Amino acid sequence: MDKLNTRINQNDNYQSLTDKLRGVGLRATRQRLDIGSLLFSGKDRHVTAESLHDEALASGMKISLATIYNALNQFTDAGLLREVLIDPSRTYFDTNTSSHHHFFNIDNGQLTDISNEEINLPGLPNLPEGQIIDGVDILIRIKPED
Amino acid sequence: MDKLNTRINQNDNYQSLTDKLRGVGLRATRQRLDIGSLLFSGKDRHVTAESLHDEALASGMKISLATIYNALNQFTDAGLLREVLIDPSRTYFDTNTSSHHHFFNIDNGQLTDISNEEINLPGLPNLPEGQIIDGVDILIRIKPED
DNA sequence: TTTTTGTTTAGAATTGTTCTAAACTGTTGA
DNA sequence: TCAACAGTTTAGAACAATTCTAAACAAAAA
Repeated sequence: MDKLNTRINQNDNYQSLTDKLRGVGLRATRQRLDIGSLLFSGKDRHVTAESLHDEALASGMKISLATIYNALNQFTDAGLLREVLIDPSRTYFDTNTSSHHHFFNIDNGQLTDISNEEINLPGLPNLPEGQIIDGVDILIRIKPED
Repeated sequence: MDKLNTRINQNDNYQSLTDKLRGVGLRATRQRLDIGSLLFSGKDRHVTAESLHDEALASGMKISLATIYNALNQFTDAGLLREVLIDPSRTYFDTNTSSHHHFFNIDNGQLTDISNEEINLPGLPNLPEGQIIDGVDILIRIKPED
């Protein structure tokens, strides 16, 4: 398969991504499409700016770390990603934007989703007067037995 | 009340703090006693290194920011404080080390405790094979109505 | 096209936090 | 009581994650 065909196929594959970006008011630039192809290709993912940058470079994409930061923040503002609170020293982004929670394995740093159905939070406490809920984050830190 | 008396009273007040620090294997230095007097004087508190440093300076204490960081980390390692996940850009410490959770007012940054009794988490999800729980963090982000 | 507006980039700047090494202080034991 | 030791504090340097800047560039509109 030659270079031209590869590019055509690539463009085909990027069509739905292009729509997705336009849908939230972002131009479908090559860099955003590249990043999007890593993030939104089926399975849910948890990334940091640095991990995604490494992955992009390893896939032969040409993209700066600043652009990764820009894109992750823009995607988050647009509701395509969600920030997850894990570690005060770096920011994690989750491609699963639905209401759900996380296991964080403190031993190896692995982050796993917990669907809303798997967890019960029936008795929400009384909210302070005049306040409403913006969101709920539950993080269950786990570690190996013994 | 003169300077000497103030100092004597101060020392009296610091006696239980001295015990507390020695109890966890830390020397009762002036700086740790000063910080401790701000943190452990009754009501539960949520601080950052910077907020506590500002407060210490405002109270006329002579203490460097590095020492605040050292002390907060040592107190946390010793179980006298707890880290709270709020904001990936800075670390919050909580003087309430018992199992509990938080409201975070995204409007004004205010953090409020939720006691374990006020919240129900009856149906914990199945843990990954061979893993046990290290801790659970629940953060409820709230904001003003309308 | 051409123009306009938004985007990317390298590198500088900023911010929160930790490190370094020298001065200092609490504690211990004679 | 005090010298000696070990732990502590500090200013400032170093570091790491993130944002900013402003110039080059590319997508969309005209």
